[in-house]
Amino acid sequence: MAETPPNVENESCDDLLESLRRGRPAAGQDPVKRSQIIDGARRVFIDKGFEAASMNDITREAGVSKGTIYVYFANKEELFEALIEEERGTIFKNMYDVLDKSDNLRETLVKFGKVLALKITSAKVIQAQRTVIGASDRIPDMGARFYERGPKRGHDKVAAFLNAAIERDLLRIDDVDLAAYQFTELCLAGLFRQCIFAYRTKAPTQDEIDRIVRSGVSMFLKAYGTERLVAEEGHQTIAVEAKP
Amino acid sequence: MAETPPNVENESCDDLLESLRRGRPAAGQDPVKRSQIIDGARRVFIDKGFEAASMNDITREAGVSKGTIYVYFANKEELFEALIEEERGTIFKNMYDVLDKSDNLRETLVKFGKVLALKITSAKVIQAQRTVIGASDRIPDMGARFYERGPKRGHDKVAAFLNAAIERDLLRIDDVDLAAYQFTELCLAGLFRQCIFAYRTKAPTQDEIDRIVRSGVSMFLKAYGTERLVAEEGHQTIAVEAKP
Amino acid sequence: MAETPPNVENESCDDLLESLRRGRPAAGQDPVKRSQIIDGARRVFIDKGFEAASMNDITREAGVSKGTIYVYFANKEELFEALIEEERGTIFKNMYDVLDKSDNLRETLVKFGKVLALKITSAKVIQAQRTVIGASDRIPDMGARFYERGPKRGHDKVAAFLNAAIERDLLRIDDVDLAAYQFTELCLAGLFRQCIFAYRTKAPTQDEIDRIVRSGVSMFLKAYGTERLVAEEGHQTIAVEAKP
Amino acid sequence: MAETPPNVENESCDDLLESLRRGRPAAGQDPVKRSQIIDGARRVFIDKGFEAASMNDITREAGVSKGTIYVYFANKEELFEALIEEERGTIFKNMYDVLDKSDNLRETLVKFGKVLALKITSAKVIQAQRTVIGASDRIPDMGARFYERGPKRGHDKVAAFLNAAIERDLLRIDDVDLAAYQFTELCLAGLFRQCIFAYRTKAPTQDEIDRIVRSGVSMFLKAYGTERLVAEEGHQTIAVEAKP
DNA sequence: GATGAATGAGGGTTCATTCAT
DNA sequence: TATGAATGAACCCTCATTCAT
Repeated sequence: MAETPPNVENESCDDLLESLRRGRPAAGQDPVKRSQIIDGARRVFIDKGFEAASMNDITREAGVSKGTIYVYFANKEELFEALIEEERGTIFKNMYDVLDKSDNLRETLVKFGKVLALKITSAKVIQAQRTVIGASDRIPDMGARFYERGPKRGHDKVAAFLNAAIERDLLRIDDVDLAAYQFTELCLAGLFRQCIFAYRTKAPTQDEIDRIVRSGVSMFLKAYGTERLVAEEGHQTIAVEAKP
Repeated sequence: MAETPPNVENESCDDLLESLRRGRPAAGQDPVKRSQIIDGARRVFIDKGFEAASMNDITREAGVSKGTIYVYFANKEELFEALIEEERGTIFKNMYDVLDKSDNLRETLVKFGKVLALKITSAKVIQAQRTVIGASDRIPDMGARFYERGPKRGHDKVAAFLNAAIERDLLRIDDVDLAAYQFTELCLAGLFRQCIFAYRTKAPTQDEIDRIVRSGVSMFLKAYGTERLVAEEGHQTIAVEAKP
Repeated sequence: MAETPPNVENESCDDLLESLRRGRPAAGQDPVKRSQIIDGARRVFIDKGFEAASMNDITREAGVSKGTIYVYFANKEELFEALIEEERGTIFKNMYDVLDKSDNLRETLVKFGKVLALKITSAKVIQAQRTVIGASDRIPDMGARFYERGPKRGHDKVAAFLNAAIERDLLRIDDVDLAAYQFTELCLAGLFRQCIFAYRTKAPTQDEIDRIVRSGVSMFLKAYGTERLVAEEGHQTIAVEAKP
Repeated sequence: MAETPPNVENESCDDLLESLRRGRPAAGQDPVKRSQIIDGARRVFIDKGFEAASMNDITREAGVSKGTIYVYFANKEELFEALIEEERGTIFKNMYDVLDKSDNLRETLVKFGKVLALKITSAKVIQAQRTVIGASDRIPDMGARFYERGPKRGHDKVAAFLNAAIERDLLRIDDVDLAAYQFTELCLAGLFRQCIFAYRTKAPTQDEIDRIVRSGVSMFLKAYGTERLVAEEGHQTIAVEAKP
């Protein structure tokens, strides 16, 4: 019945060893085959969207038989959901690492903003998001789950980061939750909607993102930065300006 | 075939009278029937998305025969495009009126921001946008056209408004285009993505929007407002605060 | 009920006068409109074949409304039959005139054979025949009726002509009916099947037909010619050869 | 897709065994199922013609599902072509064997002529030819291909046979190609057109064919036979007449 | 357990025919 | 009477799913 094994990523290694040790894995339990199927599905779904993708295409792309797919996934929708689950993981993986270094505040925000904008607007990710959005009506909760475990989690990390800065008296923010949203939006100013509606057919350039993010961070810090932040940045700036 | 008569909205009334006066309207020209079809199509497309919607569903929902639909619209795509065209018109109609009144700057921005957020995040409009986004892969340019004639046009109006404020020495902005995007995004902070991914299943409340927009406008003006704006607002604030 | 008026050609003149005298003709009785419809139908049916021709095409080509066609002809098949009836008339009209001149036998046969081959293999006529043949299964008796009133009638005329020549002691034939078929076939040697199967995409040239017909007539006369014919032709030949 | 395996007839037996030996045959490769489909298609196409035949009819008649047909044949046209290919093979198979025996010339021609007339005018073959002719407009080259690989090939064999007789000084022919056509036509005198137009609803009797063919061969030999042929036949005739 | 040939409901679209105007 | 907008059955074809092998 194509049960999705919980914690696929962590278990897959063990399962692999297991399967080598004990011989053939149980039906729908071989993580290698599961990956193989999802990889094929990824190429097809991302390329064609949910409806236009055919199980035959996926069969071909994955190099497994139709029947096997149906052992691992109950139907097209479940396969798609599993894929999205994986994609979500891949997209948002490591995206927030940069927030863990307690560097200079402005530069940390800029670095993070650039990574965020770059990822979210990359062709691959936009495609995936479009597919999820388009399928949201047909597959209840799928969009919600995607958001919850992707963007929402990122949002929480940003909020935590802001709280840390507040602790250090670098920021003064009434509504941290809102501020976190504002920061994210400023980093994507105009880009997300342009990309998702295919008004932009190409991902934005590094320069463009840099310009947008720097402007957004400036605005953000002008609004929420404390005197201490200004003072610290003043030193740095002086130092930097004093260099030559 | 199935040409969209220009100014459908304005003409439909006359045409209706006309059809009562002169008898049956020409094939594919009856605005009443056209509306009937589009209304049926709206329910089905919005509910299921482009691919999953079947012409049979639409036939049933619209209460007309299959053949009739194909007299009015050459095929499924054209019907969908016509629907989206209408939706776009409805969504963005009058949205920018508030920008024409050269009121107090802050309040104008707040008023506009609230209208914008309210519209864009309304259940109906979110549904429509989801449908467009989902169909963007299959119908090249349709998403782009939607964006261009909807959000893009709004963006241009915002930019023009900002330019006017710059003229009046109320704002000082390097990159007006970017600033316009920033303003829009701040008004929607977090809302658009939450809605479009169906993480939020209900439209935000008036209060929530008010809070978000006011915060966004504050940040925007703190970043781009001139001394003159501060001075003018100071007077007002004093006046207001002096009231009681 | 779309009754085909008998003797359309002869009556049409009277009907026309009638309609001018008495005003509008009865439903389905106006021969002008009938011709108009058939003319449109001819262009469409010959061009596309029975199945591929649409009543809309015919409507457009004929310049009359759908309803009107259905007043004159009960359905597509009847319209087609009526057209074929007319075509048959046109194709075989005057084809046999040359047999009425009691000229030199050989030359009469050659002349007739050439007219016959020319007509039967002309692109237009081949198309019509193909359409009739293709529709024969769907419309019982139509092919038979076409043959009966077309080729069969011609065959009878040829047989009559041969009988006349027998009377004049120019031919000696056991089975005149068979001889008439043989003559016809010899004139079309290879052409009919090549054309009807679209192996030949162009009608044969005059020269080709001339060669085939002369050879066929020679064979025919060698088989059925009497001594008297030989004698008479000898004189002529001598006369001709003696000329220079 | 749906490639016609070469030598279907010869291989089908092996394939059948193969499929019994090795289990299920590959998709679109099972010759039994292929035959089953073509047999159903034959009944429907021959009965209704190309256009009027529906894939549903064929599905029902063949006793296979719609999808299966489309595994074996890419579309309606390809199925039809495959059928015609088979029919052509069946019709013309062995038809020319009699020409290989260098018997008495006249009797060989008579025997062959009778086989030819019998085959070409048999109900089954006439039906098939009608179907091909009717479809010739919609499927370019199909009629041509049928003619080329059927009647044309036969024509070439006849021409070759005549050339052999010329070598043996039994015939004297200027234009062998034309003579071959003449011979064929004489054997079918009147029959082909009568049958193809459904004027004759039944195939001609053996007697009728015998009469027609003998008459045609006589005419043919009277036209093209040499003195040597006459002499040889004289002996035979004397021998025969001397019998009693 | 894995396979992929077979299924058949349902897809978008066409068009002969009807009937209100 | 003549019209042509509307109908809806039927068209060819696709593809998610099943199940015999």
